[in-house]
Amino acid sequence: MASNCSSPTVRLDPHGEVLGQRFSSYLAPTLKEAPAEAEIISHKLMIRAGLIRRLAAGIYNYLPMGLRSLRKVERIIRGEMNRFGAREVLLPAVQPAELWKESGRWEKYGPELLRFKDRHDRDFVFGPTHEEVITDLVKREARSFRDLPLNLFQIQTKFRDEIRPRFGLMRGREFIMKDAYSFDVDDAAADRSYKAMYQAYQNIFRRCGLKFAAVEAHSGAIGGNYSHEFMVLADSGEDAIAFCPACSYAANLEKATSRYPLTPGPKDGELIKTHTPNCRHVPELAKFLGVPPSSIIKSLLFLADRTEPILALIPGHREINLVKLKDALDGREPVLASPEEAEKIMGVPMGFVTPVGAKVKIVADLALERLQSGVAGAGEKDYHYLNAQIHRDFPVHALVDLVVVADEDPCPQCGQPLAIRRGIEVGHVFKLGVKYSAALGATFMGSDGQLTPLIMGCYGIGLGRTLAAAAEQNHDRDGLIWPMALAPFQVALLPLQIQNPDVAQAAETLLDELTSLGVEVLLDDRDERPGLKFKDADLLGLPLRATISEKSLANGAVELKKRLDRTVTTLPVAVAAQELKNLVETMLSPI
RNA sequence: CGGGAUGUGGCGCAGCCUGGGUAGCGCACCUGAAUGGGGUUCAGGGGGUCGCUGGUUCAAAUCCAGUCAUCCCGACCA
Repeated sequence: MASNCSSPTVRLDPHGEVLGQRFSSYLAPTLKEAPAEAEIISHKLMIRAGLIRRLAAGIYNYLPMGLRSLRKVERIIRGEMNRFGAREVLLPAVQPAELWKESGRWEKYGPELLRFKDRHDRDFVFGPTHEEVITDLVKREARSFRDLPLNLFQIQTKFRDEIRPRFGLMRGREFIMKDAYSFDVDDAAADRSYKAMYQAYQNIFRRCGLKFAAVEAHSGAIGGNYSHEFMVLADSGEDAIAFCPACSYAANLEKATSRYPLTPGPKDGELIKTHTPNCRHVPELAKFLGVPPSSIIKSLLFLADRTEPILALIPGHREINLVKLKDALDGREPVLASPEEAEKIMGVPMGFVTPVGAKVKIVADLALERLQSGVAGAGEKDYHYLNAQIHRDFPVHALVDLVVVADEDPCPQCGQPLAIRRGIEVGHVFKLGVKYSAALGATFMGSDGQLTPLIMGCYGIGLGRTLAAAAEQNHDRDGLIWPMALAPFQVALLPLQIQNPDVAQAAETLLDELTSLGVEVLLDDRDERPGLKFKDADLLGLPLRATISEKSLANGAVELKKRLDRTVTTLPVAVAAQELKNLVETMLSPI
């Protein structure tokens, strides 16, 4: 690169990013205190370190420092997607409503979908996701099995008008997502596409230096029949995960299953009505009758889509899982009936509702068969049945898994106790099947001459969320501690007495050496006192800090401090650049 | 959308309720001097239609009404 002696060379990396940046001319406003709006640590630190600023609820500016890290996440993702055979495209953010009407999601997606009209009064949406657009594209352009398999991805801004955006980049309304879509000729091929993306995601999050788990997930509103979520483990996570420390089992709590313990009642015992005054709730009923809560059959009245009454039966020691119940109701929304509604429909106060002879549909948890018999409401105030037996005393319309797994329930794979932990969902892979291809008529001509719907998969990663999750997982009380792969710069270079020409010159020389080796450096060239520079360096959390001072130069040395473990070593000036370069390399390759 | 709260210089807050009358503190910012290894000190300085609109009043940051915005708790999701 050409240089001239009067102006400093601007060295760029292969991506066009500046390798050696000067703090004084960089927009990196650090804050002593976080704004009151920031609640969780990653949000506070990302604002304090000058990475992001809020513009409106759930809508953020990325400042230069934040953008550098975001670009790193982006490059890691792009690299792995390309490695696993996906092709990058860029689809429009603004989409005509027709496509959404065709897929049925114009009605289904709800108020989260940002809708607007153009000057001709035509309906448009700002894309929250791109199944419609991509399927439309592929159905036009990929007509034959010879064009398949196909996996297309993009990295682009989405908008979802979340009811409650929160936690900074964690749940924004406008956010940047990598979304990929695969198209295959049959199920086996679709499985291969799915597995490839699963592996790509493992690589991506590993390279980002995150502690994460891939967990079985519920498919949610996107639809489809099989999916995994990639969860970054963090106490502030919005999701709960059931986790087996002994084997590989991990699932979103919404999805997790278990043959949890319970105390079976007698087989073929006689149905007996017994007086249970004021025993409305499981704990008092269990105490009154001297039975374990698990042998009580809890009857909960729901209204499917607020209309059809449904009685859900679960053992008394577990909570109902509304997601599972919703699936059992074919996607209709279960709303718990109010005590007044329940009394009106069932004719008895809540707590004494009975499945025996009930005129409404009954959905029961699988465990009721293992239970053999149990205590159930008798349909009469202050009375319960003993030995109520599923099938014999009350028929059920569906027998399915309905409960929320509890801490230490046995793992469905190995039987060891499960642990429940919290996580941040940074990625999600779905096997979609033919949901969109069938709705939008996306078919291909097979080798047999038949038109068949494409088998689809879709795969998302939230970039800002990944960045926030990394911050959430890597910090201490002084600030951020970036994994080398995501750090905005790899080395913080701190000349402590910038007004001393020897110190300033030594820093310039080291900056030049480092950047010529391709190391990313932030030079704190501000005329500030050492304490302030140290504080800012800690807050920014660049993994390596090189300090040059009158003191260190007297020993011909540069002081090196690692942000993570705070270990300090000194390097002779002559070899400092190369040593730092080597360190960066080793810290980049994940262990 | 339901429940709870908050809006006062760039950031954090006090003042309001409980007497309606000059708008205050810390940090940041600017100038000067000293200082120079963990948010330095002193002196001086700039910056606010107190979210907005309307009302009550001689007089409103303060009382009343409406409205907007932001945050927290629930359903949704990358």
